Amino acid sequence: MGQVTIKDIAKICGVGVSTVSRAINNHPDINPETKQLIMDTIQEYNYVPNNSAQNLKRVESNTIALLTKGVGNPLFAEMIQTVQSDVLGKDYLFVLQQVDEMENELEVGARLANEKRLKGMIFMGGASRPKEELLARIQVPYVICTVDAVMPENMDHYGIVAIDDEAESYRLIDYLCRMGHKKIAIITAYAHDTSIGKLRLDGYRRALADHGIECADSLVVHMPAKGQVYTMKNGYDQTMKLLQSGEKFTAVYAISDTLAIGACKAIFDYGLKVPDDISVVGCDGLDMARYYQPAITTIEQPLTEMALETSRILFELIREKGGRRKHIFEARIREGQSVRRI
Amino acid sequence: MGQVTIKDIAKICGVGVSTVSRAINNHPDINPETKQLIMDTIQEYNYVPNNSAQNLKRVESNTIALLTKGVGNPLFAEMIQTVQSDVLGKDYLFVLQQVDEMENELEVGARLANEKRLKGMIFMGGASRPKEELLARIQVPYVICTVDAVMPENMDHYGIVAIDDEAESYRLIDYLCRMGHKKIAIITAYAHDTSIGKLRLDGYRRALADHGIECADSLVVHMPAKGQVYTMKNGYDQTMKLLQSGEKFTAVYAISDTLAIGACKAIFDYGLKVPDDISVVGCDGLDMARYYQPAITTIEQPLTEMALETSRILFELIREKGGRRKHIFEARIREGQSVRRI
DNA sequence: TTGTAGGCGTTATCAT
DNA sequence: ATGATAACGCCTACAA
Repeated sequence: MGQVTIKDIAKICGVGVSTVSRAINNHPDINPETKQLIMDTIQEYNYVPNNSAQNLKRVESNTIALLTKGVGNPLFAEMIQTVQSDVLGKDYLFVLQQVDEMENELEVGARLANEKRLKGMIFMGGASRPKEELLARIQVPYVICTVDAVMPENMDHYGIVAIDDEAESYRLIDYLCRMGHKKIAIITAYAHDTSIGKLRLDGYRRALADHGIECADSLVVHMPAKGQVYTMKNGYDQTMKLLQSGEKFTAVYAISDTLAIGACKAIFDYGLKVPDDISVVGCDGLDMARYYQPAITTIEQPLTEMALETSRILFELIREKGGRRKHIFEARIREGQSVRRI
Repeated sequence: MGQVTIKDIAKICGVGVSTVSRAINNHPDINPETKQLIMDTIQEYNYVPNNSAQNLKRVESNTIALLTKGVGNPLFAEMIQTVQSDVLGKDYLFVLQQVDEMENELEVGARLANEKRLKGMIFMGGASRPKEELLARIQVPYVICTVDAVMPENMDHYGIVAIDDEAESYRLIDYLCRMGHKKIAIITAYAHDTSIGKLRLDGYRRALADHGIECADSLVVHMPAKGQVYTMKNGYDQTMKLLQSGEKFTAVYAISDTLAIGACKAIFDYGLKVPDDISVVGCDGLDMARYYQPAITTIEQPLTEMALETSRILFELIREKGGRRKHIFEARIREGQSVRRI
């Protein structure tokens, strides 16, 4: 027998399929003894309901999907963990969908929602200006996490959980300026980035302006090509290039902690010291930054709270069949030993 | 209209459902013009075939699932990426299933295989002595990656891709001994660990023995409680405890790079220097170890090759409907600056 | 409390 | 080349 089905179980137990179905789904109208017999048989024959058949029939699929391009991104990894526990705790199925770097997460999401008749979706990371045409194709509630996406006016049934990247970036640069730094380099995303990279760059520019410091183009370092952005290797390579260019600066702002670690290593390899010669700050508040030597001063996001809020909002949207929610969290500077007062 | 179905498309185009199905699935017997009309309509109405219905009907589900407890584990993250690309490239669907820490991955796998009619599975990490009773429940081919699991004699349709943890551990300790170290502490998993933690500890013991060094219990540090093992925090806490105990040692072997980073930080915080006062080695070959300051000497696993081999073996098992495969990769020592000759 | 039957959306087998 | 129709495994009225 290939796969045990509900019919097999019914036949073995000498009952109808609906009785088996009742047993499985904890329906009230069933004789406890019959139920016990059925459950035992299910155990014995190792029967598992065919999920496809259930989904096909059920109005409620009870599945939440989380889509992201970076399951490996330590920033996301921690939040995913939290969201998953929360979702499973609410007796929903949880599907983690890694989106290929070349694909559009909304496109994949729209397809997935149909295919699996999802109850809700979470997008972790992604574009900050999602295309209206793609959003329109998504029929289920969803929450965009970690990106304060700019949403079209007429959109509905969505939530946003993020920090104010521009403002937090500003806060950090402001801090550096108050520490006496004037020549601050930034290691940021692609030149044409429209997401977090742009926002953090904007904050950097505004802070410098407010301190009356001119923002030299030569100190703004973009990633050169496509591919994974927030890697230590990128941080290393770009910082090394900057050092070798002979450009003078007293601090480096890497827009992620991973980049910051690469930056530190480049400075050490170049024969200089952090923070004695050059100060380094990162962003995100990863564990890694805390355990680096020296510990890297960074912007710490309240990851657990954000993850829980994401889940909370999603279920609220599901329950109320729509609406718009937005929660911008406050981050804070976590001081390490990577910044020197000058 | 709630969800557009194949019937709707058929009706709109004035054709039968089977014709639409033919268009979707690139069947030969169809008029190119009709096909074009159908495809256009599908585009316009944003129709997506219901995956559940397809799976229910199809003999072949063409889905591969990867199960792991640590999507966030940087060691796994990279391999997952590689496997996913490879699987998608072969036109299979790829499902990433994060297994909750409290669950048994084989149990979840057995269930998932039935539910989704999987074509094959990959277990990344997990128990090194899987229960026969659970293995027996898995009907589809699978590959266990990164663990050289001890399999029951009568098992079939599985593959194993791993390194020889005991031997590689031996190699590393042997290296330390040749560098003149005699007092080598080890930061390892739970005392009752039967998986990678045990194997690496065994290698450590054997290497010391071969060098005529007594293995002091006081230098073997186990994790105290349940929970995530391979975290920087654990490495930090345990090393700090060891330092404060007053025990003398010249080197620390942390059985993962994450633990090693925590160990380094503890040493620095204690006021000592790596490698001047204490040498540190890790294991796994993470990027993180390379960019740490000082770069941590570690055992580098050929992650990409292992990931590709995992995929290759799985498809071979699928094609041939069974068999047993095993590929133990050779790792190598990647020298950093965290070890001093004494 | 239990069984029968219809249908969920799709694909495949027949006819036509 | 195309359309009707029978499954796939399950859930759920409705009937008994």
